[in-house]
Amino acid sequence: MNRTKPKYKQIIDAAVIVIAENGYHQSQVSKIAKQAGVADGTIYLYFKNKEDILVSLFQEKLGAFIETIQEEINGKSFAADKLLTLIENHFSQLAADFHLAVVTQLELRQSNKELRHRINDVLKGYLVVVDSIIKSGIESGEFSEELDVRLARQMIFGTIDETVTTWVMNEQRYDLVGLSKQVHHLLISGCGVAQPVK
Amino acid sequence: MNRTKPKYKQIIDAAVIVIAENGYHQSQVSKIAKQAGVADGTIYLYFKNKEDILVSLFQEKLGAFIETIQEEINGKSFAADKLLTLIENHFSQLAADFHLAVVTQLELRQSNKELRHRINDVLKGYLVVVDSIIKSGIESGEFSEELDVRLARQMIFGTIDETVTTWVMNEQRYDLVGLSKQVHHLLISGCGVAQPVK
Amino acid sequence: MNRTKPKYKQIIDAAVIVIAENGYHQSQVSKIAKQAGVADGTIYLYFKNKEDILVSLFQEKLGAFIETIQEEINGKSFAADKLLTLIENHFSQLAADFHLAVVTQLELRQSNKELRHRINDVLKGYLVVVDSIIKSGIESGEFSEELDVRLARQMIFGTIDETVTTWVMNEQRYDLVGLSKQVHHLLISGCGVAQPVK
Amino acid sequence: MNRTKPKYKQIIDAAVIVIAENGYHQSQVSKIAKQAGVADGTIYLYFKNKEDILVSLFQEKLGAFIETIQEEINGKSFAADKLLTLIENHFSQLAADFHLAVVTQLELRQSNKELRHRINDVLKGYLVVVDSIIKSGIESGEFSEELDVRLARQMIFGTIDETVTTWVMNEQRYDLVGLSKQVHHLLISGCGVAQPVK
DNA sequence: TATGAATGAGTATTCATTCAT
DNA sequence: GATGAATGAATACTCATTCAT
Repeated sequence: MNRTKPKYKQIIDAAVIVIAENGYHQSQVSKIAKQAGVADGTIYLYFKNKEDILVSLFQEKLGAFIETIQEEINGKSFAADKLLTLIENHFSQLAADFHLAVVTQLELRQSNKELRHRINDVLKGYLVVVDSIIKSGIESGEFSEELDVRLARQMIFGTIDETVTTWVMNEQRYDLVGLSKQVHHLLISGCGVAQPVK
Repeated sequence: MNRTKPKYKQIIDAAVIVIAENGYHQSQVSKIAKQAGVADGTIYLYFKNKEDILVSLFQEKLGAFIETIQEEINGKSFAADKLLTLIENHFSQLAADFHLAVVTQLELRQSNKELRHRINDVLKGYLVVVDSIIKSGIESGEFSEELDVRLARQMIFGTIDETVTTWVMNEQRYDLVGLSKQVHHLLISGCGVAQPVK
Repeated sequence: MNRTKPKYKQIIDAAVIVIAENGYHQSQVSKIAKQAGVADGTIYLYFKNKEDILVSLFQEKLGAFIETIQEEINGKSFAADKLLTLIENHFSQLAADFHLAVVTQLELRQSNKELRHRINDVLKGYLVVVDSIIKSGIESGEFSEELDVRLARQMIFGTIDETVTTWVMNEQRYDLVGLSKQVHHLLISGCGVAQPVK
Repeated sequence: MNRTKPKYKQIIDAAVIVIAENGYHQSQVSKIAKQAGVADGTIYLYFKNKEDILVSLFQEKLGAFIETIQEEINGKSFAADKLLTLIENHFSQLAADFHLAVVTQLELRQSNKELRHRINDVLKGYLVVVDSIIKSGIESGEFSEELDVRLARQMIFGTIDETVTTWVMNEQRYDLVGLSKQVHHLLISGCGVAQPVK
C-alpha cells in the first residue's frame, strides 16, 4: 500500500516544512515536491490532489499524536492524572515540532468548509480520548457527576487549543510545557475559589 | 470620514451575507459589490483592498458586540455575574445573527497569517473585557488569587469560542444560549468535585 | 450584446490567424489574446471558454458564408445554376481566405466528440441550402425524381468538402475556383457516359 | 521483425477498442497498455511513440481493407461493377466493425496536421484502387473520356466517406450496406436526368 | 463620487516517455 | 524482452485591482 512506502512520509514531512515556512496559500505543489526531492508528478502517485496531502498529513500526525498520548494515559489510574498527561503530552509534542504546531494551529484552518469537515472527522479521534478521560473521572467520583461531557470536552479542548494557538502566535516566546500544571488546575478547579462541600 | 457614510456599512453588511452564504473563497469582490448594489470600483473608494473589507467588518461587528456586553456588565457587581453576562451576551448575539456567527467562527479564519494577525489585534478589545472581569474577580476574592490572568483568559475565551464553533458546525441544532449557565459553572468551578476550603 | 462589440470580431479574427498558423493544439489562449491585442482575461469577457471561441468562430464565418451564397442563389431559376453558384461561391470564398480554409478543413476537425456535435449543428445551416437546391431540382424536373435527398446531399457536400480539403493539403498549388465547372458537371452527370432516355 | 509478433497486433487491436470507446483524447497510452494486457513500457518496444500506434493501426487495418476489396474487384470485368464492389465492400467492412468505423471516421481525424499527413500517405493506397477503377472505366468507354481522374476520385471518395461518417454520427440507425446501389447510381449518373447522346 | 471594462499574474494536474531492475 | 515507478513540461482560467469616462 502506498501509505507505507517511504516517499509517502517523505512528501508529508516536506509538506509540513513548506507550509509552516510559506503559509498554506504560498505552498505550491511544486514547492512541496522540490522540498521532498521528488518530481511534481510523483506527488500524484501518492495523493489524490493537493487537499489530500493536507488531510493525510493531519491523519498521520494526529494518529501518532494520539497513540503517544493514549499509551501514557493507560498507565494512569486517576482521571486527573490522565488529564495532566494529556495536557503535558499535547504541549510537549507540539513544542518539540514547531513546524507542525504552526501547521495545525494556523495554516490547516485556512481550508475551505469541505476540507474543514474532513479535518474535523480526523480530529474526532482526539476528542474521543478527551471524552474517555471525562467519563472515567465522573465514574471514579473525581469529577462532578453533573458534568455535561460535551461541554466539558469543549472546555478542555478549547482551552488547550487556544493556549497553543496563542503560544504559536506569540512565536513561542515562553515555555509552553511549563504551563501544563496551571492549565490542568484551571480545568479541574475553574476560576473560582474552592467552596466547601455542602 | 468614509466610515460614517451609508455605503460603508452597506458594503460591510453585504460582505457578511455573501461570505456566510458562499464561503470565504467564493466571495469575490464583484459578488459583494453586486449584493451591496454598487459597482466593483466603488468598493475601492471605501476600502483599501479586499482584506480591508474583512478587517473592517470584524472591527465594526466586534465593536458593537463589545459595546453591548460592556453596558450589561457595568450593571453587575460580582465578577461571577459579569462572566455570566459575558457568556449569555456572546451566545445570544451570535445566535441572533447566524450569518455573522458563520463568518466569525468559520470563514474569517481561512485568512492568511498576516490577516490573522490584524484580526487578532481587533480581537484584543474583547480580551481586555475578559481580563477586566478576571481581575475584578481576583480583587473581590471571588476568584483564586493565584489565577494567572492570561491563562484564565485563554480558558474563558477558548471555551466560549469552541462552544460557539461546535454549535455553528452542528448547524445550530440546539439552543446555544441555554448552555450559558452550564458553561459559566464549568469556568468557575472546573471539572472537579469541589473541595473543602482548608 | 457582446457579439456586436468590436472586440468580439477582433478576437475571432485573431483566432483564425493563430489557429491556421500554429495548429489547433498549439493555439494557446494567450497566443490568441496577443494576436488580438487584448489581455488574456479579456477573452473570457466575450467567450465562455476556449471551445466557445471555436464554435463562435465557425458560426460567424459560416453565417456570412451561407448568407453570401444564398443571395447569389436567389437570383437563379434553374437548380443546375444554383448548384454551380454554390460550388463557385464555396470555392472562391475559401480560396480568398486561406487561413479560414485551413481552419475549417483541418484544424476545426481536431475537436472532441462533444465539440464536433456542436460544430455539426452549425453546419446544418449549410446543408439546408444544399437540400433546398436538390428539392427545387427534383420539382423542376431537372434532377431525377428518384433522387434520395439525403444521399444526394452527402454526395454534393462530400465531393465539395473533399475537393477543398485536398486543395488545402496540397497547399493550394492549383486553382480551386477553376475546378467549379468540372465538379458541377460531375455532380450533375456522374462518371458514366450519358445514356439515351428510354 | 516486430510487426509479426503477437503483441504488435494485440496492442493495435487494444488501441482500436480503447479509442472507439473513450475517444481519441481520452485514450492514454496506459489505458491502451492495460487493455492489451501489457505494461506501459512494453508499448515502446513495438512502437516509436503514441502517434506511431495510430499510423500503424491505420496501416494494418487499411491494408487488410484494401486487400479484401482488391480481391473482389479482380473478378469483375466492368468498371461499374468494380465501383459497386468497392462501395459494397467499403460499407460492409465498416458496418461489420463499428469500433473501427468510429476510429477511422471520427477519432483519427482529431490528430494534428503532421499526423494527418502521415495518415493521408497511408490512405493513398486506397485512392490508387479508386483511380484504377476510374481509368479502366474510361478505357472501356463506360466512363466519360473527359473525366478528370483526380476530381472523379475526390467525388467517389468524398461521397463514400461522407456517407459513412454521417452513418457513424447517426449511431448506425439505418442499414449502411443497403445504400450501396443508390450511392453507386449517384456516382455513375449524378443528380441530373439522363440526357440523350447527341 | 461612481462606474465597469479591461487587465495579467499565478498554479494544480495530466500523461507521454524513460530507464533501472 | 518486460516492467511500472518516476519524471517534468505545459496551459486554461479566475479575480483583485485599476482608470478612463
